[in-house]
Amino acid sequence: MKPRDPQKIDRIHQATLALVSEIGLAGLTMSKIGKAAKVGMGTIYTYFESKEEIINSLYQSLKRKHAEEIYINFDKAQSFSPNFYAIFHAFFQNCYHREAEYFFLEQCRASPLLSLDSIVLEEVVFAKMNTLLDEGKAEKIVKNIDNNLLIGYLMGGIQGFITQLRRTDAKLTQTHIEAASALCLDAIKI
Amino acid sequence: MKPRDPQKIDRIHQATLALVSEIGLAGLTMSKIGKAAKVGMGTIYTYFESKEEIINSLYQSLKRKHAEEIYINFDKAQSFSPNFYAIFHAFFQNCYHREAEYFFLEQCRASPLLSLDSIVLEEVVFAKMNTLLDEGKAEKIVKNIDNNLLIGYLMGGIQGFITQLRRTDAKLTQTHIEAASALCLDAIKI
Amino acid sequence: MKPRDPQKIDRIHQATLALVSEIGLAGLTMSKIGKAAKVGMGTIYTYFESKEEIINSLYQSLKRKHAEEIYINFDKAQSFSPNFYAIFHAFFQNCYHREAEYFFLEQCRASPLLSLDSIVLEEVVFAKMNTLLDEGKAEKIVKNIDNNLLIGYLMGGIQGFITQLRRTDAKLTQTHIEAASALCLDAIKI
Amino acid sequence: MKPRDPQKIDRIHQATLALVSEIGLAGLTMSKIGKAAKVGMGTIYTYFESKEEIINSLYQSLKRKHAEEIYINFDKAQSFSPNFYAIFHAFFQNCYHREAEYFFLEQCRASPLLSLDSIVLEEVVFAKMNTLLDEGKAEKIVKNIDNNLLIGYLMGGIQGFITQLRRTDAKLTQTHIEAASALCLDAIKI
DNA sequence: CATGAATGAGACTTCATTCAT
DNA sequence: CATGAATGAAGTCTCATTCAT
Repeated sequence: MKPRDPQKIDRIHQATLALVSEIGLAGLTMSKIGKAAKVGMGTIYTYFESKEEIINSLYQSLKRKHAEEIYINFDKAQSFSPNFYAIFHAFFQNCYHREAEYFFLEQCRASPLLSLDSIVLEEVVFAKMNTLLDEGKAEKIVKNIDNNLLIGYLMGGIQGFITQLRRTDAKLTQTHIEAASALCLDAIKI
Repeated sequence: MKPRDPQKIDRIHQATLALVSEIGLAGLTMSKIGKAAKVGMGTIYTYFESKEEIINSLYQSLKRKHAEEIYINFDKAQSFSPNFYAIFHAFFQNCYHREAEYFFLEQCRASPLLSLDSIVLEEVVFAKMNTLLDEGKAEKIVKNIDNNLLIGYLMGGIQGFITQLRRTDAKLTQTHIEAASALCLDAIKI
Repeated sequence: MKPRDPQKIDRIHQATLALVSEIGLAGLTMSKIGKAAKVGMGTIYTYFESKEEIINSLYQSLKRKHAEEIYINFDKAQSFSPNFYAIFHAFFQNCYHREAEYFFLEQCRASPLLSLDSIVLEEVVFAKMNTLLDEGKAEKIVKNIDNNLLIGYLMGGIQGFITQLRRTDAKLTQTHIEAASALCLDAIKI
Repeated sequence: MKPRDPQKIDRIHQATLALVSEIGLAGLTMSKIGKAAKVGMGTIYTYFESKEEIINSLYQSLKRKHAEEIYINFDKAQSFSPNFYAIFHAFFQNCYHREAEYFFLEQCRASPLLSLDSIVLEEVVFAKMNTLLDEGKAEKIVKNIDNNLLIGYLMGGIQGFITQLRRTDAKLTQTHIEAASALCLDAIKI
C-alpha cells in the first residue's frame, strides 16, 4: 500500500498559491491545481474534501505561519518600543516578500468560499498585538483607542503603503522601512 | 452600446451593486442581474458588451463618484490643515456609510475581471491628495515621504480602522472619528 | 422572446423513455437525453431542475396516464363482473403494448431517485380497483382478502405472465388473454 | 480469479447484499464494498474481475440457493397437491423472510449489469415447477396453459402480494399464507 | 497476496452569451 | 429594441480500476 503522502498536501497548497498569484482566485480550477501539483485531479480529493477546503486550509495555514513569523522577535521581557518595532519590522518584511501569500489572503478575504473558521482566525494574529498595545498604553506611549481599531489601522496602513510601493516598481530600501515605521509609530503615539 | 434608455444603465448598476453586497462578486450572474434590474437578460447586452463591462463601468463610476465626494469640501484657497481634515472626514464618512459600494470595490480589486482602465483610475482619487500633500510638505507639516506611499498608507489605515469598527458592531461616534483623524494626522506630521 | 415550448417537456420525456428502454436507467445520462431529444443539454434545465426531476415527472405522468387508460371502460352503473373484465383487459393490453413504459416504471420502482411523491402515486391506480373489489365482496363473488393484497397479487401476476409471454417470443393471441383472465378471476373468486 | 481465501468471496457477497439493501444498486461502490467486507478495495479484484462480476456471481448464487430452498420439501413420489403446497409455502416464506435477497434480485433484474448467464438462470428455478405442473395437468387439476406463463403468473402474484403485505406493515399471519395459497391454487385449478 | 492511494474519464450542473420571436 | 429560451463549454466531483508498496 502506498502511504498517504503528507507531502502532497503541501504540493497542492503550493500549487494553489502559485496559481492564484497568476490567475486569481476566480480563475482557479481543480484540474489546474492537479496539473500544477503534478497530481491527478481525483487525487486531490483524497486529501481535501472540496475546492473550498483547499482554500480554507491554505488560508489558515498561512495565517498561522504569518502570526508566528510576525512575532518571531517578540520578547515578553522587553518594553513596548523594541517589541513594537520588532513586530512592525517583521510584518513589513513579511508583507513585502511574501507577495503571493498576501495576495492569496487578500483574494480570499472577500470570497464566499471562506469559512467562518478561517475568518475568526484573524484573532490569532491580533492576540499578541493586543497585549503589546495594552502595555504601550500603560507606559503612556500609546493613544487610548480600542486595540482592534488600532491594529486594523496599522495593518491596513502598512499594506496600503506596500501596495503603492509595489505599484511604483521601486526597490525596497531602508528609507522606505523607516518611513513606514515612522508613520506607524507617530500615528499611535500620544 | 446604444444607450436608448440611459436609466436602464443605472438600474443595471444598482442591481449589480445590491447583488454583490448580498451574494458576492463570485455569485453574480447575468440572469440575476436581469431579474434584479427588472430587465430582460438579453437587454443587458444592448447596454453592455459583457459582464466584465458591467463590473468595470460600475467600478469606474463609483471611483469617480467617490473622488468627487471625497473632495467636495476641498478648497484650493485654504491651507493644508483644513483641507486635510475636510478630505479625511469626507473619506471616512464615505467609507463608513457606503458600505455596499466599498464592498463592491474591494471585491473587484483583486479580480481578474477588472481591466487596466479601471485599475489606473485610482489616480483620479489620488490627484488632489497629491497636490495637498505637496502643500503640506511645503508648509513643513508633512513628512518627506513619497505621496503615493502616504496616500496608500492613509487610505489603507482608514479602511482597516473601519473594517474593525464594523466587526465590533459599535455605533459610529464622534470619538471614533476623532481617533481616526488623530491617527492619520499624527502619522504624517513631521 | 421564444416562448417556453411545452412540447419540449414531452420531447424530453419521450427521449428518456426510449433511452431507458435501450440502455437502462443506470445508463441514462443528461447528455444522451439532450441528444435524443434534440435539445441542448443545458436546455433541459429550463424545464427540469435535475435528472431526478425528469425521472419523477415522467414516472408520475405515466402512472396517471395508465390509471386513466386502465379504467377507461370502467362503468359505475355496471356490476362487478363486467367491470372487472374491462379493467383486466385494459391492464393486460396496456402492459403488453406499452412495454417501454412498463419497463421504465419497473426500473424506477427500486431506484433511490424515486421521490416519495412518486411512490405514493400508486394509490391513484389502486383507488377504483378498491371500490370494485368491495363491490365484488358484497356480491359474494370475491374472496375476503385485504384489497391491497388482492390488487398486488393480481397486478404482479399479470405482469409476471406477460414477462414470460415476451420471453417466449410468442405473439399475443386471444387464447393468452383468456388464459390470464381465467387465472385472475378464478384466483379471487370465492 | 485465485480464490485463495474462499471465505473472502462470501464476505464480499454479504457486504454487497447488505449495502444494496441500504443504499440501492445505484449507490453501490467498490470502496464501500471493500469497507463493509473489511477487505482492501484492491483485494476485491483478486477474487472478482469487476464490479459487474460481483453482482452477477451474487445474483447467480442467490438464484441457485433459492431454487434449492424452494424445492426443499419437493418429493417426486408425491402427487401434485402436496408438492404444490410445499413449494408454494417455501417460496412464500423465502420471499417474505429474505427481503434483502429478493430486493437485490429485483434491483438487478432490469440492470444492464446483469449478464445473459444470470438472466438465463431463471430456468433453474422453473425446472421442477415445470415437471410439477405437467403432473397437475395430467391429473386434470391444472389449467391447460403454458407452464412458463403459469409460473410467471404465480411468482409475480406472490411477490406482488408480499410487496403489499410489507407496505401495510402487517405482521405475517397464518391467515395471510392461507389467503395467498388459495389465490394461487384457485387460479391454476381447472 | 493485501492494501488503499492514485488516476482520469465521465457524470451532473451552471452560466455567459446568442438568437428566435 | 426587449425578451428569456437555447446553447455547450467548462466547472466540480465520483468512482471503477490500476499500481506502488
